[in-house]
Amino acid sequence: MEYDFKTVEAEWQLFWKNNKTFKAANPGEKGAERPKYYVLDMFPYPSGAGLHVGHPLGYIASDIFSRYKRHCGYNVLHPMGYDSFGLPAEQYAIQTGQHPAITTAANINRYREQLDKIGFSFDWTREVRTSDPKYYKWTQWIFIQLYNSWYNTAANRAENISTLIAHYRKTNATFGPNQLTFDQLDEAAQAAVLMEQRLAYLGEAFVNWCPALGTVLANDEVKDGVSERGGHPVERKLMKQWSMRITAYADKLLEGLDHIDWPESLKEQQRNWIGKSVGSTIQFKVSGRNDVITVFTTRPDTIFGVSYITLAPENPLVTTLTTVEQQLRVNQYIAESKSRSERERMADVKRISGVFTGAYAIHPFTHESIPIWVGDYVLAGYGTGAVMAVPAHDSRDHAFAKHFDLPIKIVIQSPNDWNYKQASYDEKIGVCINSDFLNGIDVKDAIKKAIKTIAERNFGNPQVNYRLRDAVFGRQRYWGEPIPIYYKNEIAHALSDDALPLLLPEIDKYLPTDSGEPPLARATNFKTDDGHGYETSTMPGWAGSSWYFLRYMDADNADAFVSSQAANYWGSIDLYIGGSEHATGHLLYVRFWTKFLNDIGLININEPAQKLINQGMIQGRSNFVYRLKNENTFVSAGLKEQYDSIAMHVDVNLVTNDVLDTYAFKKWRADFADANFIFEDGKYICGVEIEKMSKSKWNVVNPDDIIAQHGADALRLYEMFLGPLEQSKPWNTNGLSGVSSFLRKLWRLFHQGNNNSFVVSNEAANRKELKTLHKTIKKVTEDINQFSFNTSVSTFMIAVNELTELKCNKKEILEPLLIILSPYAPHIAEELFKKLNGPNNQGISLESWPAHNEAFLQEDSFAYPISINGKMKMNIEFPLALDKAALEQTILNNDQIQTLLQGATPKKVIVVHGKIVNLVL
RNA sequence: GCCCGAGUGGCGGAAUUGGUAGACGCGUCAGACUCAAAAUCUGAUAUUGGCAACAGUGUGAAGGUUCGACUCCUUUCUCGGGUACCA
Repeated sequence: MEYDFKTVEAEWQLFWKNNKTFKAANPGEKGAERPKYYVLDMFPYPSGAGLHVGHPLGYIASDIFSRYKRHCGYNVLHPMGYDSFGLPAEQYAIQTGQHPAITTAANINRYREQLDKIGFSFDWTREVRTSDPKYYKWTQWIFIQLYNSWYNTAANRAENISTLIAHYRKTNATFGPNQLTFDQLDEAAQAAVLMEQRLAYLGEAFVNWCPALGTVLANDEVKDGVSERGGHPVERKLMKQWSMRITAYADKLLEGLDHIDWPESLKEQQRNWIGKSVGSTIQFKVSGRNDVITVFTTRPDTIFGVSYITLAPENPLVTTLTTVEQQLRVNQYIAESKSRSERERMADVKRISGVFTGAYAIHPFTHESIPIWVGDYVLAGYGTGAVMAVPAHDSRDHAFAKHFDLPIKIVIQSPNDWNYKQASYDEKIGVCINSDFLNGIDVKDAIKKAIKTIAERNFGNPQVNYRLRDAVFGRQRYWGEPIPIYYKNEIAHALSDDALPLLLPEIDKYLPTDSGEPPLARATNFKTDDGHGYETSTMPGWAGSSWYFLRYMDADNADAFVSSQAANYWGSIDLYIGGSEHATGHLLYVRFWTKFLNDIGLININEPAQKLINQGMIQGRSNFVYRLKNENTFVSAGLKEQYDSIAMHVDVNLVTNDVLDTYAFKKWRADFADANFIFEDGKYICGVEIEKMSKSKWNVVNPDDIIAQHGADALRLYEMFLGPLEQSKPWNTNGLSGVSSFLRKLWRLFHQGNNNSFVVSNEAANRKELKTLHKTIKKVTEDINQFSFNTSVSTFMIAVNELTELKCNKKEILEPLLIILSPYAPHIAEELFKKLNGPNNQGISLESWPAHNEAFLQEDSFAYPISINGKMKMNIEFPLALDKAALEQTILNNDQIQTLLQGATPKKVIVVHGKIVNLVL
């Protein structure tokens, strides 16, 4: 009987479902006394295209690990859900009028079907969908907590806004030009004052406005000046928008990275994104005026190298300072840089432009006069919009100074030869020179000393700047969580808890109103009972995903987003697997919300995930056919140079091992029905290219097809076998036959004799068989713990090959082998295990991971390659030596070696792993 | 420009972390079974020279450390990812 994977897989999947095998126990339930382990995948957005073979890669890895941890006796939480709010469903709705909820539900059903076939051990009782009102009620609730909080920098944590009011009263803080106390302000003014401190706030800011999508986007949703989704141009626009004060958490987000086990490259990305710079402000008085220019610098050690000051064109001081003579040129320059869009300015960074204002500043230490320039390389939005230029030690200042022939003063002695005429020396290495009180001091110490001295002499203050900006939170879209805010006399108010969820209203069209308001403004009755209008923008895609890992812990709780009991039990995610493309998006926001929820005492963890692994992307492997120009004839890849041909994508499903199924090809499209072929070696060979997997490239491989042909276990094993988990790699169905035949060989180990009936032996295993088993257990256990799932698949193959050779069908060997195989290929492992243990067996139990025994791994004897001075000479058989000294003696006493040495005494005998030996003469 | 990561057979990739490079799989070649094909099984497969035993070369390139280097150090090239007038 051959392995009938279709029946076996269906049976076991049904068994797991009916028995709720993978249900995780919450505190108080049976099983919760075991240690907990939380394995999470980044949940998918259910797109209309369904899963392709690249999507399950991370899910398979996390499933293997979850199953392994269960065998090790852990209470494993391994849930799955859907990030089901988002743009594609809305775009589809705009085109077809179909409600996004309907398409989303259909897509989810399809995803679920596909996922189920792979045999994952998800606890589906905890499924979440971000677009479900029962879920987004709590997303809205958390928003209100953020709205009602401010960041108390003194306490270094978020607190309720009431403590801010108390603080204002206690300190008699005054506001506005009339110096009114908080209680003297009217309601609107009080609201405005508080709004400036709330963690979720409505504020005016430059935002990324995408006219094509009709919405604003967060910084991480914009790449190279175009929207990440759709690639539409994005412009900077001043708008009133709901935002998240993530900048308040900049330091905590940075510091937390040191305590979590995430890929170094990803942590580095987050560090760069946060972009902390420590430095100082320095004030320069303007010669002959009362104005003061404040600059920000990270290199106060180079203060004596300042040869001019540059202001951003947008800096308001520019117009005040400019002298009458320079007025015309400066105004012209400002107008010019205004007309250049952000994108143009980014695109030609190399162009140096600027103009002298005619004014001079006074150096605080030397009292020298230094010219003040305007240049668009200085950004208005960062620091103070003004820089002190040190051309000798900053490359941009250097380029500017050379272009306009400004003086270059060297104030740091470089340890290597450096020619200031060619380049600036901006490394923070060396010793200060020509720098008064900093002379002779190492740069790193000089920075500290300069900051201190500047502060002492009141020339400026120590300051820390961040590149990180607050995250724009409102979206002018329909398919997202409504922001739970209403307006009364144009003052924003949060909804009360019992008014949640604020349901998404039904509207006639999923488009902005004619007056350009967001789609929600189309709903006629979208207001409170007493007639106050709700906020019409919705939340961004990352809102629901910023806390979903907590909801899984207590998915059905109607009274809280998560009970503290469940939150404390499950803690943080022990293993989180997902793509690195979320580095500066989801993975930053989820850390932000976690830290916030921790601050206000709702959870007791301050990082969402202890360990994170980025699975690599699976690329498509496209196949090409070559059509002769103006003919319906196709030439095989090897001969294409001899003809004038055009390459075109061909459906990879018509191709096996790069050989085209010409019959299927003719049926593929009507115009190919009478195609002719020029063969090589009687075959039509297709060209190959690695590209992104996409429908238009005809290189999408559907997991359903693989499963139908080879089974789920083969798919699981092969996805792992393809290469290291973290690495990006092309999908290539060609190699799949290898794992497929491995499964058949495994099955055959149990099914022997002429009629292929199930036969296993209860005989005791011999040493050779035990050695195979124990080395397999050892290697697979090590591999799982290091997440190198690819090599364990090889290990299984070796084991089965060896056992086949030994004709071993002994239960003593096969049973533990099935247990360690079961995380990888659960269906076949469970089926064979059950056959091994009789019809009443319930499958492989928990707490059943075998341990290897080192004693079986040792050799009786080794053939040692003996080399002399590194040159390999001969193989000599030795008995097993237990200690190094004895082995050395045995080697030296060996006759063959003595002959080889011809009486010489070696200086050194080198023994490694009791195996490799080298004699040094 | 800057910051990460990676370069190993025809291909995907191993290598106990400094110890016989190329495990395992694909592909290819040969053989067995078959009227034949598929499937399956067996063997070969880095490269050069040789009928052969064997010898030389070989982990992007060039040096270095070491008895011994894919692994460590220096220089350099190529590819992938991130990021950018952030002072």
